[in-house]
Amino acid sequence: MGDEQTMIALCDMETFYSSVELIFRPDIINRRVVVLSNNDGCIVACTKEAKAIGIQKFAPYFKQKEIIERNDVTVFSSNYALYGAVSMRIMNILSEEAQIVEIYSIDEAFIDVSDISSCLTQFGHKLKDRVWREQKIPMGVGIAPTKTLAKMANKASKHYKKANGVFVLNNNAKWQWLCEKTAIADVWGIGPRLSARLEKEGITNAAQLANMEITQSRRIGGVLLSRTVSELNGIKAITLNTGSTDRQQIISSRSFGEKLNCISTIKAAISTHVFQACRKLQRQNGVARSIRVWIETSAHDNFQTYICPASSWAFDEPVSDQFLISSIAVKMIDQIFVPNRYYTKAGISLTEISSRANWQENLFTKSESSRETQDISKIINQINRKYGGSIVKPARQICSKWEMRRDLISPNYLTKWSDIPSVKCT
DNA sequence: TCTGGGGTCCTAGGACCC
DNA sequence: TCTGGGGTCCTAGGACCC
Repeated sequence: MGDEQTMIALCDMETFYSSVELIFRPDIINRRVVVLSNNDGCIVACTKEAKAIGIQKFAPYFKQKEIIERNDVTVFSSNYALYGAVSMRIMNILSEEAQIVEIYSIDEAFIDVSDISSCLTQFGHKLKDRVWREQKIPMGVGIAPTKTLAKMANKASKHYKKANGVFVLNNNAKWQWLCEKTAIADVWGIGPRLSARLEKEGITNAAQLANMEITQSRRIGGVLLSRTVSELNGIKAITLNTGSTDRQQIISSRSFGEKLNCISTIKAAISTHVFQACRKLQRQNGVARSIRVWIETSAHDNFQTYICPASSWAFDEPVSDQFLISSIAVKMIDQIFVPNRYYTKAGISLTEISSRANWQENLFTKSESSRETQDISKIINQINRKYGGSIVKPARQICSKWEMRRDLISPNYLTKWSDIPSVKCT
């Protein structure tokens, strides 16, 4: 099973969004609850009670409306301010318990547990119990020598009742047993395409994939699959990414609340996306060398008429200033906009990102991101971070048309004074 | 009535040049 | 007039994840 000196734990919250909603709604505990994605488009989380009646994750909401209404299912729009606040509290707990923590997503964290001297199963239960006691969120813990195996162990922690939420993969017998039990499609990094391809080759479970020659895996699925094969054998190929991970590319895109054919409204949406992306860019102290802007019509309506006009632009020098980037992005919309079409989505991506510390100013051009505009952007970002996105560039006029639908959103229990729950003392 | 998420990384293949 | 090799750069699209 490879190097057993280092061990990684994956802590994963169970049906996180719906679990968060339940914290503040004890009246619907053990009931059928689902949470929708942005724009109330798809179902992205559902309690096991909702799953049991056949509700599917990532399927469109409107297609499941009938079963939802017939079964008295409680539905919430996504409340990211709330989920983010609870997530931060949980991540703080994990950081108190371990030295090295990688926050992988809003509801998952990898932890280096190599230096834990006590029994790892006990340690896993300690984490799980503390998160439950302090935040009332159920969590599963999987512990193994690599990230891919930790993912697998985590699934086992929830699947096997005997594990009681904690599964440690620390010997060959367990490894062999779990790999044989794990279907190929359930391995982290193997999606529907790859699993279909591998099944054709006669590989149906993780144990068989682990035995594949690296060169063959490389041929079938590129570097990513070859890494997965190494990881399954206990050889680290995906490192623990602690601290802030610097993105090579930052995307902000979103579906509109309703179909749009008005160019000025689309421009307002684009300038919001620039604003979002720049915030992330500045957080990693990065600068971008180029931008890509696109708009698209619905791919579901009629594939024949689907269009996705896009355009890229390279800046003279790497930039991070939202005013500068947004003025260019808006001009790009003029170039790509095809009139008399209804658009459903728009987005931008900042690419060729590097660290601000590593670039040198161009000797011959006036620095585009002059100190002055940079300072303004920074101050606006600071204010918005503190008080929510309330200060915006004039081009970002408030317009309900492109803003997403969130008809069923819960209160901001943790981040808004007027929404904080009150307790009646009798 | 209509309605279908968002983000990241990798790479095959096109465009261009010598 | 038409065709040819091989290298580099770039990007749209593929695949995956939550």
